[in-house]
Amino acid sequence: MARSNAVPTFRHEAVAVVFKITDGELTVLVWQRARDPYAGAWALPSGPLEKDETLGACVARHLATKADLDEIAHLEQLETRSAPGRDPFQRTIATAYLGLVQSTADPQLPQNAAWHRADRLPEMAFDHASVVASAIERLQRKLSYSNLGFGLAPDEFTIAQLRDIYAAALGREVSATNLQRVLQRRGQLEPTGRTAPSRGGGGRPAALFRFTERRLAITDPFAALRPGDRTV
Amino acid sequence: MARSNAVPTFRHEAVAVVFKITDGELTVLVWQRARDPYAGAWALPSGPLEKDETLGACVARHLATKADLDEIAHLEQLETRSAPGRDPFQRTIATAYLGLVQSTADPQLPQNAAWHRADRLPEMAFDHASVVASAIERLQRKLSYSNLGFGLAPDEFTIAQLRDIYAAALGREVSATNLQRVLQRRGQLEPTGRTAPSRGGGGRPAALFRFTERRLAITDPFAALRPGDRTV
DNA sequence: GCAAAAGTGTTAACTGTACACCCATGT
DNA sequence: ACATGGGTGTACAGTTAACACTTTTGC
Repeated sequence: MARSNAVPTFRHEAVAVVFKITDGELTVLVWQRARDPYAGAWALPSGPLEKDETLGACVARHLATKADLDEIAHLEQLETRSAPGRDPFQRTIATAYLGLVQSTADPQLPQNAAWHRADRLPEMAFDHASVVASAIERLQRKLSYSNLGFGLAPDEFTIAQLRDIYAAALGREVSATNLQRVLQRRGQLEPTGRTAPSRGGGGRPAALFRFTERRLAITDPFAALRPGDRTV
Repeated sequence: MARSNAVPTFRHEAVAVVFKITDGELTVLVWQRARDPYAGAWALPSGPLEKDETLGACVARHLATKADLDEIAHLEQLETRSAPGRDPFQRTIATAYLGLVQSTADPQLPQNAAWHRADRLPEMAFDHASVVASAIERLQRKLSYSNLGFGLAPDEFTIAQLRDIYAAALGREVSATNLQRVLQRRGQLEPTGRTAPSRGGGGRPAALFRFTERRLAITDPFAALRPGDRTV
């Protein structure tokens, strides 16, 4: 008590790092800013939190209205940035989210929005460059121990297509052979029974696969120190 | 545009889930609330964010002043809760942190604070029960692929003591033999050269070990889909 | 000597990478 | 037939759990 309502309040916004595989590259949805601060620089989609709104709903709303993104395959909270100087005009606390869009989606983007390669970002506003770096790290780690690939891949795909998606997201070569075996052993993939149409030039037609689950599942929970059989 | 400054602001607080191994059990620092809402229930240490303060500094400040906890071995951000109804009196956004205190520390706690067993929490205020659940999950996963044990263990310890700490934190039996081998192979442990004093009743004196690093290091980065030698 | 606790050697299971080989199709 | 890309079999390496065994102490 004493001073009754001396508790300060803060502007709060949600920021989205939305990834999509475009032309075999990992890309991020960014907007070019028209106004100061950072006029001309690129920024992540963001928007202020409304009075009775959840942060998750705030991200989804902004992505659905400002971009045409009502088809987000996956959305999860990343982290909250609170450095006092991160917005030079007015102190704003930002909670970042990681979003994934399937490579087959092709939403209508406004003029000033674009998918930019994640490994060669342009000049970014605020602390958005480091937020993207965090998101890439999270994505790459989570691709290793979960079925998160469903968020980037199409509904149906060949192993070669999936390999290209993983290679783009992980930033390194991936063996199609071993990717298939690992993901199938973990129960992430199942064959649809159909084959992809021939692309000309011969070659055995590729079987089509799909993810067995289209929501996040941890398929490799213990990197080490796993329980084992005896120690129940 | 239009309405110039219609952006709402919010109360923001930092919440801490501080773990400590006490008497061979994983315990959490909690306070018994004196006032409504949730008078009588137990709550995590928390406090409002100040005007020019970082969230991380806010947590550290509250733990250092309200409790005697200036010796936090590790502190990291967990997640931010924004459900409008989580505080029935006044909407408050809360950012949760995970903190670790070494088992040898014994800070002076106020009357209404206590270390409570993490697996048998009392009636908790707000959404704090689920925040603790998140923190336990994070702790257990991170113990598997990083050197986070340094935050819970003493500066020097025998393998048997370390085994008990891991067993308490993971909630299952752990083999001292294999724990030592895994952590030593990963370069997390090093022998001090000394041995622990005898505890009577015979037995070979235990060698003392320490963690080679006392800050977070990911020692087992790739659960799977690891790069390999060829795919550079 | 004997019990007790610590530490080591060894084996087997599992996981993932690398690579050779076979399969199915278009030209 | 043959080239081309898809898919499978197999060997090998690395990691970890399980457990028997040895070592070092107190009594």
